[in-house]
Amino acid sequence: MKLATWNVNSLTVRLPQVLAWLAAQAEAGAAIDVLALQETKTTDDKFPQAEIEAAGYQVAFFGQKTYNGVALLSKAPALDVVKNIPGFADNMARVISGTVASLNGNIRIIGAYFPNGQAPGTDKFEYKMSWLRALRDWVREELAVHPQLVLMGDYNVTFDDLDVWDPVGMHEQIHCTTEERTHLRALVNLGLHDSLRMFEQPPKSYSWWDYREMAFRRNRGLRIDHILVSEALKDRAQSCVIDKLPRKNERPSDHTPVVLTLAD
DNA sequence: ATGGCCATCGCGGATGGA
Repeated sequence: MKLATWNVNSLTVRLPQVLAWLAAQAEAGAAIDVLALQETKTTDDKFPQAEIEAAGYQVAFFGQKTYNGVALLSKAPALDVVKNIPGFADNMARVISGTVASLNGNIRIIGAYFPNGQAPGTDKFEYKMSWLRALRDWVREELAVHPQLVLMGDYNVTFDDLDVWDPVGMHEQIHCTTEERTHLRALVNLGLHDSLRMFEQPPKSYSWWDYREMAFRRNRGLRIDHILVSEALKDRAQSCVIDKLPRKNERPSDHTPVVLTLAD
């Protein structure tokens, strides 16, 4: 079973790349079973549902105009879909969750687009901290109900300096502050595992590169897209990789997919 | 020394991203 997350930075622009990537994955061996998308940047009435269904996927989506927007594509239907964090009032479309069946029981999937946070000391940073607290309180409850749980998406937070191309230059900068990393660590301490680090990775593995300064070619990036798995799923994880190929496309997203393979 | 890109909205240039 393969699960993936990808911040597409506009699904309107990137839909052909998403469909081509899904087809290539299937061609290469095993099809993606669940794909969480972030920054679809489209309202639900304009969401390309028919095109995605024609490609053999069910889809649940939750968007808004211009900003944010998330979706869950899945081979099997996602059940009990929930949008955003229950009890946390938010006018931004950032989270979509659903339950998918696997041969070893149901898996609760949470796809999330964490706030950017702009810079420490700003209102947006405070919003990010409130959002992270609310997410953690909710995920704690979700884990109690759904032992098999995956939390994946664009976290907009690095775990540590291994996730940063320039740790000195980015010291205590947005995505790299102690405060953000403390929140991420607290999330992990609920009983989640950073699936990428469960496996040997190439040095300087990143999931996002700035469009400017030829950052991708120079591998000046950040690892801010993560797949966290619950304790009950940990032993089923067989591999986790960052697929850099889509970042080489014409008109790429600035993020590239992260792919987790679970034993069936 | 600074900013250098891209998407959106909408038709110029501001805003947000990270």
